[in-house]
Amino acid sequence: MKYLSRPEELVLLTIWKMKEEPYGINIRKYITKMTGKYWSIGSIYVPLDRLENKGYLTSSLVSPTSERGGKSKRFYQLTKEGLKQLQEIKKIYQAFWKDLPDLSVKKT
Amino acid sequence: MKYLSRPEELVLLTIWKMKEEPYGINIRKYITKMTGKYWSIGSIYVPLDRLENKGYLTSSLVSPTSERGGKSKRFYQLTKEGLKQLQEIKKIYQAFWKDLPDLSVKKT
DNA sequence: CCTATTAATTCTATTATATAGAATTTATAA
DNA sequence: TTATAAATTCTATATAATAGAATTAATAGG
Repeated sequence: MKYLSRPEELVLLTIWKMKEEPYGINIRKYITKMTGKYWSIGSIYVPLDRLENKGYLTSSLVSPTSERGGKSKRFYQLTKEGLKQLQEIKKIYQAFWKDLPDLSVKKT
Repeated sequence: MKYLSRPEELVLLTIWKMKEEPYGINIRKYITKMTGKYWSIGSIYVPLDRLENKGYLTSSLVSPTSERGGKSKRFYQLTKEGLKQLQEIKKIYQAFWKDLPDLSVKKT
């Protein structure tokens, strides 16, 4: 893709905004809440993976706290490059969406 | 995709904004200018096609004016459904991008 | 201590989309 | 009647979306 795809964009933005622990399950929860749509496990983890491979994210496993058991969480953080991508699509977005005829009215 | 993909978004927005003749070549020209990136022929026409199949666009061939020869242009127009999709991603976009920590500063 | 349960991630397959550019079509000019 | 130009259509390959099963690793309870 020339730019971040939509799922990549949402994942990155979520990590950037997130105050609570930025790991897969939480990210999925947030995106689900915000969009009101179902997001499969894969539809979160696959982009996470790709974004990390591209250098837009880094991650590290955190040692488990003493809640009920479970695998370690993997926390994500944006890299400088990831931020740059967000800036880029923000710029594109603004250029395309500004001066838009009102979307609530059908053009005739 | 749950939402319009990025190329679909740009194509639809371009058609919605365009004052001049909304046909493939012009759409490509506009998107190229706005993004400053190369867009192949296919990267415009393939989404156009798909958007029409999904019912977000309609099109019709226009009878050629007497310029230098060439195949007829196909003019595109947004449908109500296409507009609805734009409204939907606008809503998503706004929700995700508002209250964003400043993108120009690296979070520490 | 060993087993059930839970939380989370990793893996993998399938479908859909992105992207490039060659081929084709159709018109006019010479 | 052929060369040239403008535009679209077609098609192949690479990449991304999406779903969910499998796996891993931790703790609680007997």
